[in-house]
Amino acid sequence: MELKDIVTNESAFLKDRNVLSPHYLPNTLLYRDEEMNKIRYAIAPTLKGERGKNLFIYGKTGTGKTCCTKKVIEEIKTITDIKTKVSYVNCRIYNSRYRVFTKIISDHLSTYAKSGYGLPFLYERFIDWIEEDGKTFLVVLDEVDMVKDLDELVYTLSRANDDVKSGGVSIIGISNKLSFKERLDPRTRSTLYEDELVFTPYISSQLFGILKQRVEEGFKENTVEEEALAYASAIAAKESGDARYALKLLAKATELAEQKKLSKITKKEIDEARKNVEEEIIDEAITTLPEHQQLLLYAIACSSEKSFQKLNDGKERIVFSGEAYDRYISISKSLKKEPKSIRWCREYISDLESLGLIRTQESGKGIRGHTKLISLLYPPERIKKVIEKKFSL
DNA sequence: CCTCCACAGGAAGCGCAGGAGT
DNA sequence: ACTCCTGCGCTTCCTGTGGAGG
Repeated sequence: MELKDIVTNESAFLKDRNVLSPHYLPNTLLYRDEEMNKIRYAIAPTLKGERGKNLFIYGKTGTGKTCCTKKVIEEIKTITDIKTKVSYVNCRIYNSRYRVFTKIISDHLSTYAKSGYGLPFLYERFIDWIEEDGKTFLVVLDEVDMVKDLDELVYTLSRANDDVKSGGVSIIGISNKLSFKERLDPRTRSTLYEDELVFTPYISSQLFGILKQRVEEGFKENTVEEEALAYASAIAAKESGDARYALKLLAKATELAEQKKLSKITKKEIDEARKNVEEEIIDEAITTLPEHQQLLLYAIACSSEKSFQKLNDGKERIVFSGEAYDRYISISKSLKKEPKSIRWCREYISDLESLGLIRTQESGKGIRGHTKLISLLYPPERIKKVIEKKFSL
C-alpha cells in the first residue's frame, strides 16, 4: 500500500472501511428479528409512559446483543411525540454507581455535569428531572457485570420509581457472563431479571449472511470470493459463533490482500488471516496480563514443556499446581521480583482459566490427594516467546 | 486407624490510593 | 487542603479433602 492510499483511505477493495469496524451498525440486522421484537415489547410500556419490565440480556461476545439494543434505541429516537429519554452506558468505563450516575446526568442535564457534586445531590436532580414532565427514563447498562457496586446501583435506580410522583425508570442490563448472576443480592436479581433474553451464537450460514451483507455495504464489486466468505464463517462458527471474530478474519484477509496487491480476496487469504488473528488474540491476552500472572503463565509454559505426563486425549501436557508455583518462585527471584503468596497465585490460576489461557481439572482419584492439574490451551513456545520478549529473558 | 502431606478455597484483616465530603 | 471512607490487591490463618505410609 502506498502512503497516500493510507492517508486518503483509498483501497482496492473497500468503498467504506467502517464496515469492518466492530462498532459499525449495518442498516438492517440479520437473524435477530425475534430478539429485537422482544426488546421492543419489553420497553413498549416505558414508551407509553408506564413503567416497563426491566430486561436482562445475556449472550456470548459477538452475538449481537449490543447491536440489537443500539438499533432499538435508534428507533426510539426517531419517535418524536414521546416523553422517553434514554441513556446508553458502557459499564466497562462507567463501572460504579457514582460513575453511572454522572454519565446519566451529563447525557441529559449538562449543567450539573461537572464533577464535585455528591451522589445524593445528583440523585435529587435526577428525580426532579423525571418529575418535571412525568417522563420515563430507560438506562441501558452494557457489560453490567463490570459494575463494582451493582447491588447499590440497581437499588438506587429502582428506588427512583418509588420517589417520583410521575414517570419512571426502566433498566436493560447486558452481560456476557452468566455466572455473575449468582454473585448478586437476591433482591437485585429479582429486580434486574424481571424479563430475560438470551442471544445464542450464530451458526455458520448466518455468519455467512452477515459477512455478505458487510461486503455488499462496504466493498467494491467482485473483490471477495464467495468461497472465502463461506470459509471464514465456517471457521468462526466452529470457534464460537462470534460475528466479531468472523469480521476480524475478513478485515485481516483484506489487509493481507492489499499488501500483496491482489485483485481478489480468496480462501487462501482467510486461511492466512486465521493464523494471524489467532496469534494476535493470544498475544493481546498475554501482554495485557498483570506482571505476575505473566510470570506464572510463563512458569506453567516451562513446566509444560518438560512434562511428559499426558492428559486423557494424549495431546495436552499437564502440570501440577505445586510444581508451577515452585517454578514461578524461582523465576520471580531470578528477575528480582518479590513472588506473590501461594494463596494469591491460586486466584491467578482461576483468572488465567477464565481468560481461556489454561484449563484446570481436579486430580480426583489416584494422584496426590487434592490438586489441580493445569494444561495450556495454546502452544507453550508461543506463550514463552511473548513473555520472554516483554521481560527480555 | 491415625497422622502427615499436598493442596483448595473461605474469612479476616492490612496497607494503600483515590474519591467523596467538609 | 483536610480528613474520612471505601475498594482493591494482597497476606495470613484456617478448615476441609483425599491419598500414602506407618
